[in-house]
Amino acid sequence: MPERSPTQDAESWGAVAQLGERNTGSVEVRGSSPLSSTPSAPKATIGNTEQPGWYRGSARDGLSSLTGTKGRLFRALTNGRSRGERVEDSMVDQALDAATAGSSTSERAGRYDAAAIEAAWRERWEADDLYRTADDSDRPNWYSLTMYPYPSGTLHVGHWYAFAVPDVYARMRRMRGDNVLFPMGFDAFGLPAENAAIRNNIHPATWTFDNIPRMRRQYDRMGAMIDWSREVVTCTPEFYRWNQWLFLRMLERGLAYRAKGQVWWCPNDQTVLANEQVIEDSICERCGAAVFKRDLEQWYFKITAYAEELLRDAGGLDWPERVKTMQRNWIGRSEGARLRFGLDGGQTLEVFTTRPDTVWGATFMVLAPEHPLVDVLTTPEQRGAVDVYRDQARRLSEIERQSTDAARPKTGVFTGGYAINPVTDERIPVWIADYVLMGYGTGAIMAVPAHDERDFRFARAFDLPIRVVIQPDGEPVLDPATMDAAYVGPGRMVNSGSFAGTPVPADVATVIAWLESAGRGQREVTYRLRDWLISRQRYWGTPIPIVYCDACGMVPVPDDELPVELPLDAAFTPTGQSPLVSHEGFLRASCPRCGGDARRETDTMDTFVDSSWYWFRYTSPGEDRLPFDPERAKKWAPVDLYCGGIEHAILHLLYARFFTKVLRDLGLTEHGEPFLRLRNQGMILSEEGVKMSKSRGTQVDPDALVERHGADALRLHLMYLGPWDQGGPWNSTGISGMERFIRRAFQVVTEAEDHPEIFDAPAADQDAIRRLTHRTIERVTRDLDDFAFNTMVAALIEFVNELVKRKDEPVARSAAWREAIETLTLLMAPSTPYIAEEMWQRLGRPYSVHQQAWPIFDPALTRVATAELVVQVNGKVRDRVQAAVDLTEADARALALASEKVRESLVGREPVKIVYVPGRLINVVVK
RNA sequence: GCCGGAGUGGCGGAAUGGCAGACGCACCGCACUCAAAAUGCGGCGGGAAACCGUGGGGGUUCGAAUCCCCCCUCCGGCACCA
Repeated sequence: MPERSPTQDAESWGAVAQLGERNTGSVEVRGSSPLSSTPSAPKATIGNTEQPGWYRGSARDGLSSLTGTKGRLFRALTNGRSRGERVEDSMVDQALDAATAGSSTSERAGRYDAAAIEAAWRERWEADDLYRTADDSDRPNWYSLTMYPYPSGTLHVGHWYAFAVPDVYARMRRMRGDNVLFPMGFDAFGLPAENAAIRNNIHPATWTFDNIPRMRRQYDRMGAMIDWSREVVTCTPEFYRWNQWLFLRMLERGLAYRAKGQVWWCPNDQTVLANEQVIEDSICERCGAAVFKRDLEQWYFKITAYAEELLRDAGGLDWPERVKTMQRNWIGRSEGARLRFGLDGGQTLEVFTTRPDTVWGATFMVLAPEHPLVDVLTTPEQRGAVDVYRDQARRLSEIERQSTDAARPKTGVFTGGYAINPVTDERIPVWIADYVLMGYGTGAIMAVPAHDERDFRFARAFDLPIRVVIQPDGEPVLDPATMDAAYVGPGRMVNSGSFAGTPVPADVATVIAWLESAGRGQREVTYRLRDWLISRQRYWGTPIPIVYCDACGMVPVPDDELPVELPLDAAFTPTGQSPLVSHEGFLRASCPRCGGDARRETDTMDTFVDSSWYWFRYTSPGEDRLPFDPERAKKWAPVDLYCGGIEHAILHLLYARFFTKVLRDLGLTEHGEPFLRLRNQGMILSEEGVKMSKSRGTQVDPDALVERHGADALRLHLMYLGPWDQGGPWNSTGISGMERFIRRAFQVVTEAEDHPEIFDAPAADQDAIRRLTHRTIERVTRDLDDFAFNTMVAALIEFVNELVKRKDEPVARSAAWREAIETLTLLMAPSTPYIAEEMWQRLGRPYSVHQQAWPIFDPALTRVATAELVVQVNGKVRDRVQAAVDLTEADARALALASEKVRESLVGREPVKIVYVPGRLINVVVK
């Protein structure tokens, strides 16, 4: 672990930041929109065709002087190569050396040189700042966001899948005329960085700032149109300062608070976790360890204050229904009433129930073992049993307590105390049982065994009275003695005083109104959602800006003393306490209020705080008075399209929605929802169909694939694997098909370049080509709008296949052909940005293809006059005929009956009905 | 247990009431090559055929992968939430 002296602190952030290639977080946005800027002079050398002495001509020419192995290598190197590129004898010799040294010659043969083309254009785009996005443009702003990654070191194909595919869509939007913001940053705080740093025995900061430039280069290689000038790195003080600022604003509003309670503890990560970070079977969402509960005082954000709004607003979002449902389930709204039961000692016991109509049937009560009134209620005779049971319940894990397993019998103990049923005035016994949870409702229930399954089983187990108060219409009268299950369906109230005969659930509201007027309770809505626990006992996160003073108590750090910097010289190995506890320089502070000795809060914030507002920061990354400039944010927020993995359906997306509502209430933004449209990609599995993992060696390395096949081919291959939202197993062979497609497209364009003369070709052929072109525009555009990338690629492939088929016909020298190949280039631009730029230049069109307008199809050209009409008899295909699409039904009928094949299958039977779908089919129905 | 999604050739998938299997991979044949690779051309659900085929069974319809009912399998979420 690197040890630094505290005096180095001031400079150390700068020093660490310089490990990265770029200064993060404070880059000024300059220049105008790339779409409106005048193209600068070409800097790349590709495509300069008139260079004496350089190889010139198509791949098949001029090879006669070279024979044997050397000749073949020459061909391999030049085949499909850009014509401006120098291929000299020395290169051939080099390649020959490489070949004889063992590398396969076949690997390079016949391939267009993706590496050279991609490198040259990447350089050119970077030099021209092609992806710089201005805030102001006469075009409409479109904010396209993809979830930022952890700077874990290297990208895997999953990152590509998540990022390259939305990039295709963003590029299409840009060509369609939008001013597209497509930013990128790094979720740089958190346990992955910290654990990796511990494993590799280097500082998390060093590790993080080493990884970021490497990953940036990988994203650039992918061809993503990222505006890096807006990059956000969350572990920089320039960023996390605003986490602290927002924390203070929330503290002022009562939305941040400190409280003691039962919290989840992960023994592996040595920190507490939020409810959302604990998954099924009490497992840590991050590391997979079994977690348990501890009593600790921690910091919370009051997300429950927005529960109703979070639930309500979800309905209006264009998000996958699945995600919305998951959020609704998580918030878990339930309507009912809070009822008050008097206790023997004069206190009141409150319960929440969704069935206030059954209160007449409440024959006992049950408290959670941790309920504060247990001590008050327990009689001396029951004290021993109650203590034993409480002790036992504490030891049980949450999963055992919540198990619905029928095999697990209900357990519980009588406290000896009694409550008064507020409607029957009966004295009913109060029990404790672990099936009642302290964390939900009031931690106490009224038990109505006749009409609640859990209460029924409890009553049977302990022989407690059961009273029927709801009777289903038209059924035999329910008898508690013979019932073998609770009745939970609709019916009429019985044994319920003046309410007898009231239909429920229809009239439950009347019952609640009466209870309210009688002062016995009131309507209430409860939520399953709990407040967000944000404290973490780990090092690599945002310090919570609080000091504790012996005289003044808890004091917030004033705004002008922010940021409270995370010291770089702390020993950060997890101990179960925040590592900052043992950092004297950090710990000691003077009280902002009285100036006396004080101690800093040493817990850090959950890193989900960073991701709860980071996208606002992209809109003004250098802002130093506020988290972001509200005026600039207004131009972009809310995000038009957000892409990311389904695993964030609850965690990140719920927190981000919560923060946005808080930011709105602080006046920093107007809209209460962060992401208008959400699309989730599926997961890319290994070839064997299991999750890719580094440890099992099932990860696929995109860099090696880019080297072999090019970034364009990898982008296509990922799109082509299947529907993007489904993901699926990786396959390593399919990428060659995409490479073939690219080469064929390139070939069609370069052959046209070799024969630039325009001839009149037969009109019918030109019409056919134009129809194909416009149909392809239609398909590609529609599929992109639908996020159907796989079928979009199929449309491009079909287009190229048809062009290749006809490239030696006269029509290949026609104006229609020229339109076809220019359109093809434009349609390929979002998917294969590199080769499309190369093709565009070969076509002699002005740089850059990415600044061109998206083609628009002419519906008149996509229509066909005649089509193949399927002729069926009783739904079975018997014949196919060419027919005009506007053929009348009578003519179609005549045509069908004239068919030899139809007559054969009719064999004397008379048609009883004819179904005619113009342009599609005709079905002759016989008996 | 409840809610949601899915099940189609050897594989990934396409078609959301109208020709099942577009497109790609793999595979097979042919051409080119001394040979291989690459490339090009052709084939590729089953069956000799009639026909049969979209997880299984039933239904609606002139017509069903697509709509309805029942069942099976897989995946995801929720689950003693009062």
